[in-house]
Amino acid sequence: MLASRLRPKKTAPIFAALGDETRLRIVARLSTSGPMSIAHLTRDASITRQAVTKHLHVLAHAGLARSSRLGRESVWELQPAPLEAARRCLDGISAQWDTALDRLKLFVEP
Amino acid sequence: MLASRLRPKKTAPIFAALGDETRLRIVARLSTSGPMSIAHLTRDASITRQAVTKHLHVLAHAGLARSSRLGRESVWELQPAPLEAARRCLDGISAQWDTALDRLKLFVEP
DNA sequence: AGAACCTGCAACTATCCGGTTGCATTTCGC
DNA sequence: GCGAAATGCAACCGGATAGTTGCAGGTTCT
Repeated sequence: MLASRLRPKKTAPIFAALGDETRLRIVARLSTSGPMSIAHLTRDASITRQAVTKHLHVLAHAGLARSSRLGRESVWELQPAPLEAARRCLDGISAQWDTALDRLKLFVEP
Repeated sequence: MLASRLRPKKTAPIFAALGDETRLRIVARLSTSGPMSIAHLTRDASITRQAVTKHLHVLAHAGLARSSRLGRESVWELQPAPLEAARRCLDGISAQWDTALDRLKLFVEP
């Protein structure tokens, strides 16, 4: 299996978006409680609303989240597709790692 | 299920380490071809050996890679544990997202 | 011994990133 | 209509980070 199937250029930005503790908390919160507004998301966070907004835009740019205006508030929801892409990437790495181990085993043992 | 089970403080650094295209390529290469030296890893890369070294240290700091000296060269290999932790995190998010969808379905439909 | 090779350490640069503050704009409730 | 609430936009700051170059030290090979 080729390493190019992992598509580093596509999946790296997804990992980068998940690679911040605050952002990962936002993703977790959106995944548990469903879509919610920026203000509600900021409610029990230790940072500013604008910081939350920036993080949401980072998630949106990675395709992980999407916003829709509802009256005066913008509701944000998770997008599952990139999450699955990231999962497939990790699965691919693990699979390759396993087959490499198998090859080593076949080479060492008779 | 609580969001804290995703352990953002622990898994975010792993995602951050995977969130760079060059680093993800290194990880993919190590997963396919097994342990190799820095020079061999730099062979067909477009960046300097020192840059590769820095990336390897970032991976090591995230627990994703490990080095062992062998003569004049240092051989680097992947560590599967953090990869599985990242996978479990993504699985947890997807699971929570699915149950949230189910709750919504139960709420909307009779 | 000497050349070629692999690595480590340090300094330096440019850029990106997380976070803040301040202000303007739209929208809801009374 | 008016105040309060929710958002958007822009500027700014400090620290991290991806990358480079240069040099010194340990290893292998002939």
